[in-house]
Amino acid sequence: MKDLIIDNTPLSEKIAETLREYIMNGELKPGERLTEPKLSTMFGISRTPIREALRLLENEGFIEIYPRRGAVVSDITAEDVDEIFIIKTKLESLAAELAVNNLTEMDIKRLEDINDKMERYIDTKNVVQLIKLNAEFHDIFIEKSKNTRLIKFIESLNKQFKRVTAYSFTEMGRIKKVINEHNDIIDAFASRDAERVSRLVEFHVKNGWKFIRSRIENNLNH
Amino acid sequence: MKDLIIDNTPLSEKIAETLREYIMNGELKPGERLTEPKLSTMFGISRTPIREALRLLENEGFIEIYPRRGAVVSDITAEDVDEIFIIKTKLESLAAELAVNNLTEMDIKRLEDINDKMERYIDTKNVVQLIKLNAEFHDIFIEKSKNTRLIKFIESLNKQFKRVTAYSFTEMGRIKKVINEHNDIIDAFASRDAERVSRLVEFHVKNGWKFIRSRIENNLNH
DNA sequence: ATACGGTATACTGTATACAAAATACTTTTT
DNA sequence: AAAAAGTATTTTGTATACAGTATACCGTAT
Repeated sequence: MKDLIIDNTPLSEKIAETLREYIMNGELKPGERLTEPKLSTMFGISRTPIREALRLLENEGFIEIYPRRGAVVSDITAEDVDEIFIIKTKLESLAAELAVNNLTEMDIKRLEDINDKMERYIDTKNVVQLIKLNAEFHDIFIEKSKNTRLIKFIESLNKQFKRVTAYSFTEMGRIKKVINEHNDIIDAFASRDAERVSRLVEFHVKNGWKFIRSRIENNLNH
Repeated sequence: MKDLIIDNTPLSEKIAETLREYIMNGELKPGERLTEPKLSTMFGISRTPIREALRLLENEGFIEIYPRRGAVVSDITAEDVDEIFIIKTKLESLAAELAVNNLTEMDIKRLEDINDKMERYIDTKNVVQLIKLNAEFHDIFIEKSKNTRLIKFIESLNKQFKRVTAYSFTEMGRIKKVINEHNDIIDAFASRDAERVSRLVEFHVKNGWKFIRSRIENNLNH
């Protein structure tokens, strides 16, 4: 009960969170320097939590820290997107494969519900909601892989290009395909066919990759 | 030149390195508490770099930090080994697949040389040297995947159970198989057969896994 | 003897302080 | 005017200080 009222999260994490937001939505641009004194006065706190926040962000790939030189917002190039996606493809299909026997009937029902909801949202063109639902869908089987390290790796990859994945949901044609691919995946889960699940998820993620890749190629300035 | 003489690495990293060693060789045992004041006086430095070192080690999986409670050396259970290996299998085979077209003839020659060297070391039973050569072998194609994130992930996984992999090289029967599997992999690299390389590396890593798993099951106290 | 409660101690989280190094700026020289 | 050198300023890395919380210890009650 108390936990809900008293906020015990360390300052470092709160700072990391807001900086992460700033980087993701572009308020902090690639190449920009993040000096500790500036952030310190900006947030009205001491440098110690700032430093720890910067270490966190470095680990997540949002910034680069050069010893005795300071921190700089990292850039994301099309090559980075390729790097990330080729790993994501393998890890997410692995997660799905592992999840096959851990998913309850209720989990599968939830997958169906989410996908139905997405279908209904198509016409509203509510991109934010669609992105959220899609993430929910994937998170269900990733979580159910029950491999904590795998979950962390995938999370880490996803964080790194939230700034980029939004592209997937800007075109209605792609969304419809996403929903169809989701339905195939649900079907494979329902029949507990690990091999097919793995193959379909790999296919699904790769399709997202191709789509984003084609969208990005001319849009990203680096 | 100066760089070679003057050591500019931050204290935090040096501390992290020595603590990592202690954990890996068992001087610091799972469950043991790492309090900042103790480490501070132990190393004769202030708490600030100690804290940063602990964050690093947390990220590498060597310790767990509980907010307002402190740090504890993490345990490695047989389940952790499984978690790690199932990811390692996928990522290392992916790395090999990506490396196929990046490896130069000289790289392949180096792989052969290392494997020959391993063969010659079998009789000496120099386990330390064999472990090192094996790591060198794998590092060559991992590095040549040219996917920085993939390289970092694999490194991170490997670090986490250096305390465990030593098992692989305690039995001569396994070593001979390792060398044979390496030879097959080299052959596939030489013929630039990505699909075969991937399959063989997956097989190779899985075999190591099975071996270690059988060794560990009764030895690890948790 | 065991469970409970209160006090003392130790530890983490955050702030501040200082030295050494890196960067920015100014002046001088060619 | 451009390059070089020297100086001033900023910034990182590390140390120290302090407040609030968690842990450990001890006595008391059941």
